[in-house]
Amino acid sequence: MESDWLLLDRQLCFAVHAASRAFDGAYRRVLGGLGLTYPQYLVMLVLWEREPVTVKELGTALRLDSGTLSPLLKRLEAAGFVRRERSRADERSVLVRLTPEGRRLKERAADVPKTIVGSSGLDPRELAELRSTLRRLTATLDAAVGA
Amino acid sequence: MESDWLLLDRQLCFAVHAASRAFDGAYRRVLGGLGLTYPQYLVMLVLWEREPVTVKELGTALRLDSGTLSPLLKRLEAAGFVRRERSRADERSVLVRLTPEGRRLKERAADVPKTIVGSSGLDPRELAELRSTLRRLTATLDAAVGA
DNA sequence: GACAGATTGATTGTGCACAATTTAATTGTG
DNA sequence: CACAATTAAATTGTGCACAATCAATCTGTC
Repeated sequence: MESDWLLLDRQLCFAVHAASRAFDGAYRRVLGGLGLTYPQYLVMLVLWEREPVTVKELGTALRLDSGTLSPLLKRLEAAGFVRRERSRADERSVLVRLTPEGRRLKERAADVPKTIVGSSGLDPRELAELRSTLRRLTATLDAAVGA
Repeated sequence: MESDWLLLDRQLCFAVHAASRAFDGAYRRVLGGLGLTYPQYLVMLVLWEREPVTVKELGTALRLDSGTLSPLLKRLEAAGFVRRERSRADERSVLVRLTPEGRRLKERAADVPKTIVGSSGLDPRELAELRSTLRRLTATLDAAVGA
């Protein structure tokens, strides 16, 4: 029946949109004390794992373009957490590095994951399943759009 | 082990964020021809179901505040899809109604759900399960934040 | 009827997201 | 070597999201 699709779509797009913003809100609350926004935290997570990275690599890892990353990185730099410099090997690229302050922030953010997972109300199995479904959804949607 | 949480959080917050934006992107592409953005489409879905609604009711249904809805509704009004007027019964409230043009748009948007569900790559059972998990996640996160 | 407190929307300021364009640097090809 | 095509960032413009604040209206209580 056609109306099933309509109803499911209506409910699903509400659900995805609302869940994303609820997630943002939960991180916003936890990260506020660190002086980070949620997207800034995502960038820091990448940098805490490997460094330096180019803006391009950050964009690939986070599925974000330079229009989003450029001003965001400037704010992180203004906050003293990262440094940006042109790559000497390829002058087109900009390398992003942590400052000592940015490295120290990792310790202060250590219990963020536990807090968030805890307030999600889902058990590890559900979280893993959700993650897997969302990944598949993202990949398929991106492929359909031709990204 | 602590690092499991860290890893899961890292992967999950990437996944939720990316999935939300991939979803937005898929709708953006489909809705572009109708002159609607994704959040504007969410508002129209509510109006196509019942009308008139107050800004407050829209906010409750979509989990959005007036800071988001006020300018969005002005754009929908400028596009000729809705009309806004102060409620005579309660002068604090603003009633939002469809214009004939807004009602006609419903027909033109009829195959949007099918298109999106189709390009999601998930079967109806998975979609229903995802929707249910996301709802629970949203409710729990909101409760934890005190919304 | 008057006034304190609550409710509804609008506004302001900051930040994220993306499309489209621009600039600079690199690479490939003749 | 020269030059077209490609690539990496930045910029511009539009729109969404939310916190904080404000103005107008309404409600309950005295």
